Amino acid sequence: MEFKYSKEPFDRISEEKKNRILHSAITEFADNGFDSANINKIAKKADVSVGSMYKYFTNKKDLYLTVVDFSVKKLRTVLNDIINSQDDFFSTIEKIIKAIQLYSRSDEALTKLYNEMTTENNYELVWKIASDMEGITANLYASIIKKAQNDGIVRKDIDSKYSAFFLDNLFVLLQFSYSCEYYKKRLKMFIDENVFDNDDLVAKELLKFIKGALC
Amino acid sequence: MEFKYSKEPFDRISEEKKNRILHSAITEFADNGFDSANINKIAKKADVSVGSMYKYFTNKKDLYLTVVDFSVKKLRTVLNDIINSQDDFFSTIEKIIKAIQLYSRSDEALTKLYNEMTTENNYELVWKIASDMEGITANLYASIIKKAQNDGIVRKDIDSKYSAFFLDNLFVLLQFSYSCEYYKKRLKMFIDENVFDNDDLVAKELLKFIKGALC
Amino acid sequence: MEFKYSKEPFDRISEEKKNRILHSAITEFADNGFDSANINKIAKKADVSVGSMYKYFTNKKDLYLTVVDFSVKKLRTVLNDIINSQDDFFSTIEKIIKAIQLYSRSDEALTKLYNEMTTENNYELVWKIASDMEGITANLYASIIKKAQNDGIVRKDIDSKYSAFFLDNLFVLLQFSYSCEYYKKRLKMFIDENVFDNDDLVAKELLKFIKGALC
Amino acid sequence: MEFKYSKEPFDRISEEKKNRILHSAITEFADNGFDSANINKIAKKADVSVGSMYKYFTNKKDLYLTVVDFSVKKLRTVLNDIINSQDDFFSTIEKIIKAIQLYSRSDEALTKLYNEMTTENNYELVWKIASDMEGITANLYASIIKKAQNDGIVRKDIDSKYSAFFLDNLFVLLQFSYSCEYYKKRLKMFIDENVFDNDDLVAKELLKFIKGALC
DNA sequence: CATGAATGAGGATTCATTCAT
DNA sequence: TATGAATGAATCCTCATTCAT
Repeated sequence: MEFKYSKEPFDRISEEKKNRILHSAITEFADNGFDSANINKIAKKADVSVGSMYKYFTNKKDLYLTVVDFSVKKLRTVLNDIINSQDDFFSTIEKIIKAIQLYSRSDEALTKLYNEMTTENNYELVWKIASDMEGITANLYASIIKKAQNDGIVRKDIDSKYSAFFLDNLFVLLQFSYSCEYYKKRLKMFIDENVFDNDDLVAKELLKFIKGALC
Repeated sequence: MEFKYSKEPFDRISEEKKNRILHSAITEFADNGFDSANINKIAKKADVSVGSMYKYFTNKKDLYLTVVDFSVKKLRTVLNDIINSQDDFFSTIEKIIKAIQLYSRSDEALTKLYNEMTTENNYELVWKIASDMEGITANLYASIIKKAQNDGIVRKDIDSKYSAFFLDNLFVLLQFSYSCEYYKKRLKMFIDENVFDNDDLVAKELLKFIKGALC
Repeated sequence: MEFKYSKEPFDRISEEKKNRILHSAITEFADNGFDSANINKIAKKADVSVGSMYKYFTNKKDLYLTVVDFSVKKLRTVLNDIINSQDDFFSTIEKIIKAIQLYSRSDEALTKLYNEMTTENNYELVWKIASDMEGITANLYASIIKKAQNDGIVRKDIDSKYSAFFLDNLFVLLQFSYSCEYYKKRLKMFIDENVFDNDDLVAKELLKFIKGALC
Repeated sequence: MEFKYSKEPFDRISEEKKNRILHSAITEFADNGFDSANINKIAKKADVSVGSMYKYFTNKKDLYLTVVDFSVKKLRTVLNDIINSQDDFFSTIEKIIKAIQLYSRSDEALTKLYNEMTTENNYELVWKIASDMEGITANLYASIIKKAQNDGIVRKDIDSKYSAFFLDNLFVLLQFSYSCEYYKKRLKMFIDENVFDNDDLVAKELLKFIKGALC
C-alpha cells in the first residue's frame, strides 16, 4: 500500500533538502515523542523555515506520518535485501542479527522512532502505515521457516507462524537493545557493562538460542 | 532501593482514594505518554481536585514517577511470587507465560505504561526506578537457569546470562502483545485474527520454542 | 481614628499568640509584599491553623491592614515618646536620629513594611490607616519647629510646615537606609562599605546638616 | 555596565511598538508590583500578543528587568544633562528640583516603578541594574559639592559624601511626593491640599533648606 | 473554638499554525 | 515559492478561602 502524507511541493525540492528535513524530524520525534516534538525546532535544525514546513506538510501529524512511513520503509528494505540474497536458513538468520547490530548503531534514531511509535498515542494512524511492513515481515519469516522445514533444516513439529513471531520478537528486542537508552541499560544489566564491545559473542549466543529452538 | 516521589499527605488518604488516583494516572500516562498526559484530567477522572493532586505530588513528573514505581513494583511482585513457588524449571516458565497472558489482560494499562516508559523521553529518571526491577529479573532468570543446568534439565553449553536475556525478551514482547494496541495488531498479523481466543495454544508454542532453545 | 480589621475572636486570644501571628505576618508581608505573601505560610510560621487565621481575619486584606495598623501605631509610639520627653529642640532631633538607627535595626521588618506599603498596590486602604500617623507626625514636627523658632533656636525666615516635611523626608530615608536591603546598599555606595559600623558619625553628620538648614 | 534582558527580536521591532510595550509594562509593574503584574494584560494594553511578548522576553522577570533598566537609564539621563550644563552650584540644585517637579508629573509611572523596585521582593536582581545609577549619582553629587567647597560656595566643615547622601535623600522623597499616591497624600498632609498648585514655592523652600544646610 | 484537607479560579508559559511580505 | 514574526488556545501550578470533623 502506498501512503502520502506530504504535500505536492515536498516532491519538488532537492533530495538533499528532503533528507535534511526527514533526518531532523526523525531525531526530534525519536527523542521526544510526538507531542513534545517541536516543529519549530525541526525546521531550524533542517535549516528550513516553519512556513516551508507547512507548505510541505499539512500539519504536525502528517509530518510524523511521513517520517514513520520513511523509517518503516527503510527498515523493510534492509530485511528484504538480506532475505532475497538466498542464503541457507541459518546464514540468513545470522546476517539479520549482524545487520541489526550494525544498523541499530548507525541509525539509532530510526529504531527509537519505531519503539516510540508502538506507544498508544496515535497508534491507529501509525498502524495503517506499519501494518504493511509487519505483514510482510511475518510472511517472510514464516515462509523461510517453512522452506527450512522442507529442506530438513528446521524440525517439523513446530508451527511456522508462531516461530516467525517468536523469532521476530527476539529481533525486535535486539534492535531496541542496540538503539534505545532504556533497553541498552537493560542489556548491560543482564550481561555486563562491556557487552557492547563484543557483538560477535551476542550474535553467537542468540544464534545458538534460535538454533536450539528451531532444530 | 526505596523511592518516594509522593508527599506526606498522600500517605494519609484512604487506600480507596489512593487507588482512584493511581489508576486514573496510570491510564492517562499509559494512553498519552508523559507530556500529553493532562493532570487536570487525571484529577477529574479520580474525582479529586487539582489542588489536592499538588498536595500529594510536587509536580507532574513526581506523579509520573510514583505511578511508574507503583507499576514496576506490581510487575515484580507477580514474577517473584511465581519463582518463589519453587516448581521445577519448565513449570515455572509455563506459569510465567500464563501469568503474563492473564495479567496483561486485567492490567493492560500497567504494561502500556511500561512500554511507554522505555521511550527516550525522561528515560533517565525512569531508569533509576526500573533498574532495580530489571536487575532482579535478570538475576532471577539467570539463577533458575543455572539451577536447571545443574539439575540436568537445561543443557550445559549455553550461557545462563544470555539465555536469561533472550527469555525475558520473549516475555516482554509477549506482555506487549497482550496489552498494547500496536503489538496486539502485530500478533494478529503474525498468527491470525482469532489468536486471542486461544491462549493455551500460544502458551504451548512458546513453551515448545523455549524448551527447544534450552534443552 | 480607630480601625479594626480583625474579628472578635482575635481579641480573645492570648497576647503571646497575637504577637506570634502579627510578627509572622509582618515579616511575610515585608519580605514579599501584599500579593506574594502567603497566608498559609504565615499561619504555619505562627504555629496557628489556617482555619484559625480566617476566624481572626475576614481575608488577606484585613490581615494586611491589621498588620499595617499595628506597625504604624508602633512607629508613632516611638516618636511620641521622644517628643513628649520635652528636651530642647536639637536634643530631640538627635534622639530621633539615634532611635531610628536603633529601632530600624531591631525591627527591620516594620520599616520594610512601611516602604512596601507606600507602593501603589492597595494604597487607598493603607492610606486610611497611615494618614492618621502621617498627620500627627507632620503636626508634631511643625509645632516643635515653631516652638524652637519662638525660643530663638531656629531661624524665623523658614516655614515650619515645609521644614517639617523636609526633616521627615530625611528621617524616612534614614529609616529605609537602615532597614531595607536596597537602601542599605545605596547608603554603602554613597559613603562606604563600613558605614554601618559607625552610627555616631552618621548621626553627627545628619545633625550638622539639619542644624545648618534650620539655624 | 551594560545589561540586556530582552531577546534579539525585540531589537528588530519598530521604536513605536517598543515604546508601546515598555510603556504598558512600566505602568502595569508600577501599579501592581512584580508579582501582581499580569503579562497578558501588559500584552493586551500594548496591543501585542502574549506569544510575541515571549518572543521578546524570556520570561516575566526579564521583562521586568528590561523595564527597570530602561527607567533607571532615563532617570540618569535627566540628571546627567543638568549637571553637565555647568551652571554654578545652586543653579544646578534649583534646576534639579524643577526637573524633578516637571518630570515626576509627566512620567509618574517611572518614579512609581522606582519606589516599587526598592521593595525587598527581587531586590537582588534589581540592584545589579540600579547600583550603576546610584553610584554615578553619589559621585556626581559628591564632586559638585566638593567643587562648590573649593569655590567657596559651600562651607568646608561638612563631608561631601554625607552631604551628597542627604541631598539625594531629599530629592528622592521629593520625586516620590510628586509621583506616588501615598507620598502625594503625605505631602498634602504636611503642607496643604493645594500644595501641588504652587511648585515654585516648594522649590523655593527646599532650596532655602538646602542652602542653609550647606552654606 | 480549632483544625487542615480540599477546592478551583487565575496566571505564566509553550508551541502549532497562519499570513503578510 | 519562501520566510519567520505573530497569534492565542491550552496546560501546569499556586494559593486564598471554605467547611467537615
